[in-house]
Amino acid sequence: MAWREPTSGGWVAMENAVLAFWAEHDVFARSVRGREGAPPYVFYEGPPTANGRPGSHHVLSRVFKDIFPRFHTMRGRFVDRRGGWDCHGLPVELEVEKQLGISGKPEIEAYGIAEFNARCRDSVLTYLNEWERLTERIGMWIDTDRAYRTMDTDYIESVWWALGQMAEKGLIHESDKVVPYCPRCGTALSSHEVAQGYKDITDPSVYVRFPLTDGSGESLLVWTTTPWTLPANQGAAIHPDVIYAVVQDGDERLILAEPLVEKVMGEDATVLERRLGTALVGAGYAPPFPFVPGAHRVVAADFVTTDDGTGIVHIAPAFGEDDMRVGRAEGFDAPNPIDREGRFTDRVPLVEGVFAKDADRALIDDLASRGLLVREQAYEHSYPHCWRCSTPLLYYAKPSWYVRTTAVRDRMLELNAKIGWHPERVRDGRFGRWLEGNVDWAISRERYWGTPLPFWRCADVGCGHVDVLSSFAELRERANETVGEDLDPHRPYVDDITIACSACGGVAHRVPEVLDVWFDSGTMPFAQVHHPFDTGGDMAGRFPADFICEAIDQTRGWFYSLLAVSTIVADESSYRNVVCLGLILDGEGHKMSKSRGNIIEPWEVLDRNGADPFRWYLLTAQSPWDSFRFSLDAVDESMRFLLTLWNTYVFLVTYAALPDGWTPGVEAPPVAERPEMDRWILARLDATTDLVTEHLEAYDATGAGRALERFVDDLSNWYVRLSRARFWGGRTGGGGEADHHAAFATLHECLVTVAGLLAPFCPFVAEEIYGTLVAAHDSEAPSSVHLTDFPLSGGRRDPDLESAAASAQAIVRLGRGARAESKLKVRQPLAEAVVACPPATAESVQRMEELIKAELNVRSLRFVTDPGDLVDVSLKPNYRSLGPRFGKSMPGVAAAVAGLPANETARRVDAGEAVAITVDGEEHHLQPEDLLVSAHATEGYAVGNEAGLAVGLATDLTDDLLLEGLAREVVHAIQNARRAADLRVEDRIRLHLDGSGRIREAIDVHRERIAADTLATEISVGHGAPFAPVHREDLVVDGEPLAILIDRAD
RNA sequence: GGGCGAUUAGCUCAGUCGGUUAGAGCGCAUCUCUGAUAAGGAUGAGGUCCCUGGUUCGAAUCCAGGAUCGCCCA
Repeated sequence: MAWREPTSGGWVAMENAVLAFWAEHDVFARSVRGREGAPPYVFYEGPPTANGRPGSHHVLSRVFKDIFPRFHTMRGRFVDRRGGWDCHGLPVELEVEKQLGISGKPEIEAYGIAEFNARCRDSVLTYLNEWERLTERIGMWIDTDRAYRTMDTDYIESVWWALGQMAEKGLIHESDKVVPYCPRCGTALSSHEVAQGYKDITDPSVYVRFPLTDGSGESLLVWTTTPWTLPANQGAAIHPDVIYAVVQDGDERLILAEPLVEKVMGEDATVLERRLGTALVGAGYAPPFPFVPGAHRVVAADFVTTDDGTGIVHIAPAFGEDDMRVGRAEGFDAPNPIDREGRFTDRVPLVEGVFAKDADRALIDDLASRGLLVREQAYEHSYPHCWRCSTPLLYYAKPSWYVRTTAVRDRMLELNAKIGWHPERVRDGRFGRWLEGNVDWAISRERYWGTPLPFWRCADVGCGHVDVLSSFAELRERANETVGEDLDPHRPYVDDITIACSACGGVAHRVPEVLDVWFDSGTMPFAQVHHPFDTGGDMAGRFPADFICEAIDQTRGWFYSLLAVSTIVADESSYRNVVCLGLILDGEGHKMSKSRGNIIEPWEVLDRNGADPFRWYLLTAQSPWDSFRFSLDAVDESMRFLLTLWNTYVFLVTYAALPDGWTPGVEAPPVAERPEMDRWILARLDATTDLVTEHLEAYDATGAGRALERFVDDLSNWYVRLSRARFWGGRTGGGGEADHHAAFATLHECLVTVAGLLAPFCPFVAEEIYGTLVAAHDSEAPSSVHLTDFPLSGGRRDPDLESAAASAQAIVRLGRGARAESKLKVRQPLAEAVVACPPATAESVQRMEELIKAELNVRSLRFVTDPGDLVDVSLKPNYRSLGPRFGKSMPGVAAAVAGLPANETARRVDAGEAVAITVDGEEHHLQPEDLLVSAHATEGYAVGNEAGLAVGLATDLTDDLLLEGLAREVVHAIQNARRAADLRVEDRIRLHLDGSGRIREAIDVHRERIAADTLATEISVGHGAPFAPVHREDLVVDGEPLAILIDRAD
């Protein structure tokens, strides 16, 4: 029988062989092409930035991005999946700055934007090769040759188109807003960037006196943690409904919120007077610093709280969002004495040229010297820093470009409601709340390496009209200069192009900003296909995505930008289902970080265990949205499943390849005529196929994986173990040729189906198994499992058989426990096992009698269902059915049930009769399902029991049983000798035995059994062997001496 | 400071609608098998279901408060 040998050399070698096979036969491309014309299943790759090395967390997302497209391909969908790379952005610029040894915008501009951007272009794909290598090695199938790149000219044109669409809808605007600003990078940061840089730091917090100018001698007491904003003070805000107290403090009278008096001034503070907040409004005060003019009066504002501080808030409109809003309402100016690099300008001579936060000290000292400082306190709080360069951010007012996402907020919420979130809670939780609190999206960045904003502003100050361009064709048409076909739309080239203002005909220049990179990636559904330029507007079959998958931190990143862009542009969500993944932590639950030195490099796992074990771990170890406690040990552990499967596979091939083995295509009896064991495992196979399919349809890889694990365990530990003899060949298996073939056909089908079910999870081993079991035998069959259809169940479910087998498994387990308890090893046959159980169970499990007898090594099996000598029954109320009916009376029901005659009641339950009980003087009838009957064997038997099932073993040993036990000991010893003699499993032997009289008696009685079990063609007994042995052993068995001499039989 | 999630055996994790003996795998101990050796099997020990209070006939599960860890936000 010609069988391809299982790939040897270890798991990694096997995977490498599969990789070579895929490459040679172009399997991925064929798997996609083969479904052309079928209904598409759309997947979007959230573009990683190839500016860094891929880590284990990237393997997690790439594996999940792989399994569902593979699954749906096998389910018959056309799944064209393109890779993508996020190319623009500050990280790239920072990397280049580092390479060039320069820092900051002035140095970049001195270096030259053209050259700088060229360097960025070179740098962005530094690790592309490594990404592609890892992607291939982990078996992630995605088309990297056609990967979209956000820096490509076509891509940028689509992004311009999207911006144009938004402008047409009136959703683009420029506005002076207070934004978090990094003075080192010279740019405002988006909220998701800010989020990444919070650090706990200690700042000076000061309580400052603002003397009222009404001659009362009273002062407002104001608290702030940003003393550097005080020179720009324009007003002081109070809450109109809060009671304010006037407190004596030495010579001074201070005003602060009454609820905060004790906290700020101490318990002894003397309150002189109380006033409602509204009474303070309009009062003028002397500003803390004289440098910047302003209104300097008290205003009312709702955002003022009495949680901390003094209940009086210093207002500097240039430095806070709330401040800006109040200032606008009150007609304040928004003076900003800080320059773009974060330093004080000459408007504040005291600290001119000093970085804002570094000026705190000097400003506080100055306040103190003028007697305005009431108290200074170190204040520890979490403060945002630039996520790349760690510079503390300054909140300050500057003009930015915005997408008015607030205009589509409600629509985004509606669309979000229809997205299939995994886990579901994200929809209304993290993501939903984020959408509810949506603010306009600040899309401009004052940087260099990014998609340039296609906004041209008229140079005529009086006009100032802004034109938004939507395509390069429009640019060429309207440009005052000649724009070549080889246009690089990046800075600085695009900056040199001017157009004619559509309003006044004047010269318009491009605004200097580039685009937030999240807008780049959020536009990816359109830009990756150069929509609408190449698609002509038709996105059918490409939009929206059926599935995307990223880590949970993308809720405010890509998940948001995708939804925001497509809601405005297409009035639809760009994704239907999304799987959110958790973080990868180390084995101790700490975040993996370079500084902690606890990073596990993906290649370490891949070289040690292989990709399939890595994948299986990530896909099935736990709910993927929880954090992973990842360690090499964890992967080793999850490898067990794959090794069990591998063993089963090797078992099949080993025996099938023997001379009296089997090959696919050899006729086997129809399933209905195969032994019960075969029909059982095939029923389980069908059940498993349905379960795996359902779970994968629901994006539940973990659930699908568990079903597969349970099946492979049943296959290996029940089906194969109990059917081994049937694989041994017509001569020794004993079941005849048909039975022999049935066993092979059954196991073969199970493994082939498992290979199909497992293919999306572990594509390598699935390919190996399929290749050996199917492709190598059938030239008509697809050459790869990944080109086949996902398995369908065969309608062979058999609930009776499945539950009988489950009962049989329980009986065997209990029986073994009983043996262990009474120290009777399984080799020693026993006369009888008694199973005590309800009649229904007995009836159902009867068909498994032979199996149970063999497993327990007993000569007979008896079911006891009638309460009697061997069985005690006990009754319990079924709380699940009775609880809702009786509620509070349940304790009474339990008492009444306990009072029933157990044996008699059990009989009536078995007979399906109702039973009457009296609770609180009222009679009720209980149906059979309302009572749980459990049986326990007792009397002189070794007993194990659980959940209404009990198994007893007769422990008396007759001479007959002892002799058989001894014979099995002899077999056991011979098998060990065979191994020691290095015989192959199928080698026939000549056997000579010698030993005590007792041993000889056992051999004599069980001679044929011994011969059959040890593949002995002849057995001789006594002194002097009739052959020269290749192996001899002398040992003592059960206290009896035994000599074993073995020779090969030709 | 706010929101979300987690907390179950030594470890990693399941646990459905609230239902009465809380499970699996690993590890450990004991045993077993050897015609699956990258092996396989059985049994056992091991639990304050984070804590406190509440709802309920009944809580790992629902509610409130708290603790610890993590994430997101400010």
